[in-house]
Amino acid sequence: MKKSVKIQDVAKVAGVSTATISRALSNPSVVSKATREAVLEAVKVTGYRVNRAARNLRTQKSNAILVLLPDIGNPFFSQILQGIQTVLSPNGFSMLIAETAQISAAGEHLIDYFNDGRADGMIVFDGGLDRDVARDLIEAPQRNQIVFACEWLDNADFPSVRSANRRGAVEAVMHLIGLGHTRIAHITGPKGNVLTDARHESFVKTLEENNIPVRNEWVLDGDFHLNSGRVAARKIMEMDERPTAVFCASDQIACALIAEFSKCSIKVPEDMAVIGFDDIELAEHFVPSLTTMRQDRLGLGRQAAQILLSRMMNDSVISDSDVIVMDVDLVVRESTAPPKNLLS
Amino acid sequence: MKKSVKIQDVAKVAGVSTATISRALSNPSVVSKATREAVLEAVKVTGYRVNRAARNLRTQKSNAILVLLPDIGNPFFSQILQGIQTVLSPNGFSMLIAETAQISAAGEHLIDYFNDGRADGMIVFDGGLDRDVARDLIEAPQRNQIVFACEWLDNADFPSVRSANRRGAVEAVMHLIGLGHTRIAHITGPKGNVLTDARHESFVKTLEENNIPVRNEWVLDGDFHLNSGRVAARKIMEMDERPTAVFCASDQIACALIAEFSKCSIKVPEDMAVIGFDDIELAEHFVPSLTTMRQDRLGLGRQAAQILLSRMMNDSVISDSDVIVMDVDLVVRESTAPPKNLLS
DNA sequence: AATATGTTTGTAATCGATTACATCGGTGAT
DNA sequence: ATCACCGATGTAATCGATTACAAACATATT
Repeated sequence: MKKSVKIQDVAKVAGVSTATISRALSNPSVVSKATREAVLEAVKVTGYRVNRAARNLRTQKSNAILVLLPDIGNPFFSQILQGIQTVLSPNGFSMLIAETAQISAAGEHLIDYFNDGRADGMIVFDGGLDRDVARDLIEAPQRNQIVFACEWLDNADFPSVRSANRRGAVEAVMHLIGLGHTRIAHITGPKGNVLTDARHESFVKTLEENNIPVRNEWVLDGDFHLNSGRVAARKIMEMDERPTAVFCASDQIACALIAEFSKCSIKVPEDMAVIGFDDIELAEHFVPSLTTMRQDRLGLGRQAAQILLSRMMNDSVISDSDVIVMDVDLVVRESTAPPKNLLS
Repeated sequence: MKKSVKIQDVAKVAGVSTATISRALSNPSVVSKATREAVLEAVKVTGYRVNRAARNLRTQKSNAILVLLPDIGNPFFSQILQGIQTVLSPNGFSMLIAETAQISAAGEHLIDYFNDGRADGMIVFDGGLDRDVARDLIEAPQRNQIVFACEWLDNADFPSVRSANRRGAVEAVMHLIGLGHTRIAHITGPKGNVLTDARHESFVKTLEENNIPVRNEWVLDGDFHLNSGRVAARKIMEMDERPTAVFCASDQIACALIAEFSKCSIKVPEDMAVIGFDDIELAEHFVPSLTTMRQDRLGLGRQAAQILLSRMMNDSVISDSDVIVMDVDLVVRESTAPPKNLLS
């Protein structure tokens, strides 16, 4: 039940002052070789570890990064978090996770995390922040210790990392068109979401550019989640005139859509081509395996963390805000094929 | 660019001492109604928020819980994290996330998080901790601020929350036997994992109890992940004598297994019944939808957090360690059916 | 009236590091 | 010999809260 070792104890053992201990550990070059070694020895003997709470208070830093998610339960974020972690951990930062809704429910303000001393950086995955929460961030002195990822704020120029949503959507639709489809439906993400808009707009634009009329009844509301795919599938099956291909705003939607179709023996891809977005791990192992636009989630998380850290290092530079757009790749698998009429 | 408000400033505004401010906020009952209101007013006027770093140092608490995962990237944990969060957040705790491998890679010790002042509680999802890491925990003075979840340490009696793995495995196998299967294979989890052992042993036991010989070549190594399901499927397809049913240690294994089977037109469930474990969200939307053992991941996370918090409250009570075993439910869907020979 | 008791508040120590400033010895220039 | 300068180290202030202890006052008890 030995009580914890403090810097005082180490100082006593090494026969120097606490200041020297601190310097030897955090800024080794300023102490002489002899004392440095003596200190390191004393640290080893005593088993000393710096108390972060004390350091945090004195240095006004926490060495923690807050990751703000719209929905912790969404497995889409798992790999992204992993990417973030692989960058933060070697740099000595801890990862704090919170959910937008929980924070406001607890009566907290996002920006408190900074003033609090709980976090000294933030990666935000929620582009749908309340107007005043967003304003708080924009006006915060810690403005350049914030990075947006996946989603972004439309009216603010925070640095951000995102996938090439527009290009991805164009490619996805072009893939369907290239196969010969002209009757193409789209299941969107949740209303008001920046990703939803980007993908939807690109869908419309691409059809128009290819002189394919956009039929509004073939644009169905979704929310990225499984169930919205099932619902959409039912609506499509009730239609008198059905599309021959569907571009889904997420793989989850696509999977549920296919599952529901297959219950009513609408075969994918023969009767209906389906393309998703994300390339979740399961996409490759779905039946049929899913054609989709791959987002590099691990890389995206890594990038976000890296930008954040580098911005935090040279904090003088309120540089021109970087927007990194990550490539997305079309992964062609079994769920897409030419429409039937072309095959005959 | 106003600098942050300190307790001193509030004291000045309210016309009382800092001690009174502190008391009015953290222990309102000891100050008079009049001053309490004055303080609250002053807090509102100044926009004061306590500085956590300072509080943490003084109180030797962090109000943060470390969640230790074996693999952040595994989507299996998403909902569990959400469950944890829904309990922690309303109780004023932050959630810190780390990965076992990262911590040792960074040269840190798990137990430092306590001594550091970084966390004052821990939920550990890794039952495969290194021998000395485990010993550190067992011998730690913070012994009763640790809860294990999902997995557990075999040789220590930490409180823990887990699913009924043995009962679940028995039920799963019984379901197959009940359908008439006697040629049953098992794809295991990773070697040395407590869950792997629990499920495997129950598999063997259940077969024996039903006088079905256990064939070792039908027990295939997996690791809970998708790819191991694919690999297992290939091995099974190469067999001269194939099983008619497979019990998979995870839904991911089951999905990949089915996908690979279907490529070689082995039909599930007609040619091969497959049952998984977990009931991941996609299980219901797989083709065919997956029969599986449901684990209540949200509830499991919630329980773990709740036990931890209640233990941390009355820290005097180094109570008899609770082991909470959460029910698992058989969810029968399309991927299981009687073997062919019985149908004829 | 004197004393005990309880309530409310203030003063100052405290948590454990970091770091501004002071000190000291040594080196080289004048 | 004197001075300036530099590197290494020590002393003590500091970060911003919480809280032990003391003080002041009110109320109840004898």
